[in-house]
Amino acid sequence: MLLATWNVNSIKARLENVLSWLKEAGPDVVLLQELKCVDEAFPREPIEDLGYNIAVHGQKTYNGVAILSKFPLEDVVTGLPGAESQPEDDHARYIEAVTGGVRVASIYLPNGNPVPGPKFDYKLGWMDRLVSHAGDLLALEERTVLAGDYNVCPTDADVFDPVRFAGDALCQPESRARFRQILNMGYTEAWRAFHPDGPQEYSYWDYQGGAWDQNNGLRIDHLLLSPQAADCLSRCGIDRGPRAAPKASDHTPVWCELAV
DNA sequence: ATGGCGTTATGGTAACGA
Repeated sequence: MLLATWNVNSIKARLENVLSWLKEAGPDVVLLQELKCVDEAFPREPIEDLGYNIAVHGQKTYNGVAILSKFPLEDVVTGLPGAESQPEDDHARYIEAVTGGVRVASIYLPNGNPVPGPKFDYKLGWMDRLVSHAGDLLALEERTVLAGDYNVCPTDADVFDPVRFAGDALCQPESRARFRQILNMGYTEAWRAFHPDGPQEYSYWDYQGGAWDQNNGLRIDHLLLSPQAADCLSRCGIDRGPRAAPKASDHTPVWCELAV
């Protein structure tokens, strides 16, 4: 099973880019973030025509997540569990389903800037809920992949200029500690598992300041695997191709292969 | 330090992103 995550920065603006990458890379399961459209506006037909089933959790203007799969989608959950601890959260940032023998979640974690402030507090509260839910899922002892735009650079090795980003929400100790909590309970971060000591590789490059041309990037899109999923992990990579295309998203797909 | 982009919702600017 080839499984990918991609923050597309508007599915409507990016439809041609997404369709051409689906045809070229042929992933079985794709976790999308930042759809920026309501469920009814999601361009289902052209994607279904490529053989995908679709589950969408959309929202007007901002956020929005989806799961595409060549396998049937079952047990779809929209919204991150634990909302009672964060009743102000009305963002579409989480969708989960079981497909092809794997439980998958598409995650669009809050950015959290500026620090400090209510947006950073929201990020940390949301991460606390994610940690809790990741623990609940771990107890199921299933193959589980929690993937998406985590808006966290796990270490300074994931930042082109750590000094410049020292005050950014993506690099705060509190953000990194919560990300590590998920790893410490037993999840494997797929890309880092294959590259424990580098090289530096990124999944996001700002539109501004020639960031792509200068490779001024961040690695913030991650695939976190339960032990049962990690047992099957055979390959992982970052596909820079889509970032170089015309009208590109500022993120590029990160993928892994599970031998299931 | 902040925005130099880009998208959306708009009908000239503003919010938001990371």
